[in-house]
Amino acid sequence: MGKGITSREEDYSQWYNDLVIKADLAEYAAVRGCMVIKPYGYAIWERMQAVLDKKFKDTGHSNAYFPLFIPKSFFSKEASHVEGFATECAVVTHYRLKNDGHGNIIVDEDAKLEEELIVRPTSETIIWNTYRGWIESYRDLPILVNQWANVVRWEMRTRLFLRTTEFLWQEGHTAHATQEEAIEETEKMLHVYGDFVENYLGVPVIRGRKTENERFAGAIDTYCIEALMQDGKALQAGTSHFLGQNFAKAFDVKFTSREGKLEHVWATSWGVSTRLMGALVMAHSDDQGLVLPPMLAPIQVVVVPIFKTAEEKQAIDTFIDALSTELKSKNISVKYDDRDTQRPGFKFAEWELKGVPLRVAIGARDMQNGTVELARRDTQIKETVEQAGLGDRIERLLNEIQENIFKKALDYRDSHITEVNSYDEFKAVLETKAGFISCHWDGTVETEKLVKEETKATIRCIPLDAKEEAGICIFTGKPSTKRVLFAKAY
RNA sequence: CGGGGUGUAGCGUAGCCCGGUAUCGCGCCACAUUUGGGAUGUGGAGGUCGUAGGUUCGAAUCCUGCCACCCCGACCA
Repeated sequence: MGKGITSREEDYSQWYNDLVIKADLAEYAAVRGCMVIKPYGYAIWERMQAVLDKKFKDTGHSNAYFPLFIPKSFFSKEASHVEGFATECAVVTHYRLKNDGHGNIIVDEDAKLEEELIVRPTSETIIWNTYRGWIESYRDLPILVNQWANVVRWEMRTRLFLRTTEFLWQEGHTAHATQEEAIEETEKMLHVYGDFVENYLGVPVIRGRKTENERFAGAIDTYCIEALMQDGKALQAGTSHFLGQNFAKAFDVKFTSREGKLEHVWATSWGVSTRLMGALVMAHSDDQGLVLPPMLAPIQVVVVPIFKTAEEKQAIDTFIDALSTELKSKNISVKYDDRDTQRPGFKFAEWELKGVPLRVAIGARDMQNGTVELARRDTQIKETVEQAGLGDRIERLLNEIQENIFKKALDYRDSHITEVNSYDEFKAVLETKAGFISCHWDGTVETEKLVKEETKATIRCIPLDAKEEAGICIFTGKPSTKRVLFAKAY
């Protein structure tokens, strides 16, 4: 274990990388751009999975699983979809290796596949090809299916959690009889994501819609939640797409309606990924390490005993046993770190690095006084408190920490939404302050692209709650009816 | 995929120009003293110098190919 991590001021990317590795969340694998998610990091992902999975089921969805490999021909069926993913696909061309006679293992050219298989970058095509066989009548609809899976996108540049070649996610794929119902589903799932990220990750998000330029390949409309990281860059934390009848038409999925007419099915898809882990790290952490919201922390309370003799240790053990039992009955996860191989100071630093929300330190002095020392990770404040009523106090504190972490991120986010009314102002804010910039835009792809070329900033979203307001586009001076949010993004 | 850079112990590095079998710190192991904020001392272990080839009596060092990673750009969740 190293000592501390790079300061955020020095180099944000380096700081982030150090943090992910030193906090024991993940590391790069021996495969280009892929990562190993280590047990501690995976435990957090599992917590996210558990909460999301329940939310999906509560909204009527079921889990299913579809193949990793997708025949190449499926891809070309939806024109804009292929175009969006063509440049980042891993392709399987052979199915066998052989020994070349000189001790080298080579690809057996005789085992060339007739049709190449694409390792899924997303599953719309294979799922809609399957749905064709599942749907005949309006009575078969809606289909509300979610899949937990890994996908591969061969990006040029990778970043732990934010953009790895292979990543874990869930993808929901639903089929509906009407456009209204599909749009309703798209919006419903966006709000499931928004609530989840705010209430569990403690990261405030802006719910909005993507512009045509930033839309998912194959979607009619893309809804998104956008978060702000501590370096002032935006991060797309989740998306929910209204796919219209695009995939139904591409895969010939029709149903007979109540009125006896043959119609194409309406579709949605929505997903969040291990990228959320990156959001969690970049939204809350400090130079001492990770700061985990209690709702997702694998260890919510760590107890560090401080003792010299076996008798002292014995007394502490007895006390902590009772405390652990009480906390567990409150569904609070406790780790009693009574390793005798590390000293207390080391343990303090280590658990801080790993983001444990609350630490209890207890020594012979405390046992005499009937106290313990409580240290909050979020504020770094330590206080000595009575042992009596400790369980209830911890429970209250965890809730308070969860709220405080969210509030701190919210304050930061809100103070980094800047309204501007001219292009000069726009560029100045990007340079000096970053964050979201709220301004008028003429609604054209051309303008968005020109702004991106000049400033690297893109339209993160058109907020759902944007109010109608007459204005002029900061770039072209053409009329506009509402403000959009620009930012540099990950 | 374009431009730049770097590969030496688990991590961070010196050595490379000027060729002679690898330096230092952290970490690791043992023992002792320690234990309320990342302990100290003594001793010890750990290396295909990214990889393949070439030059040479001899290569971490010189030459060539390849690979990986990092940064910037383009691409993107």
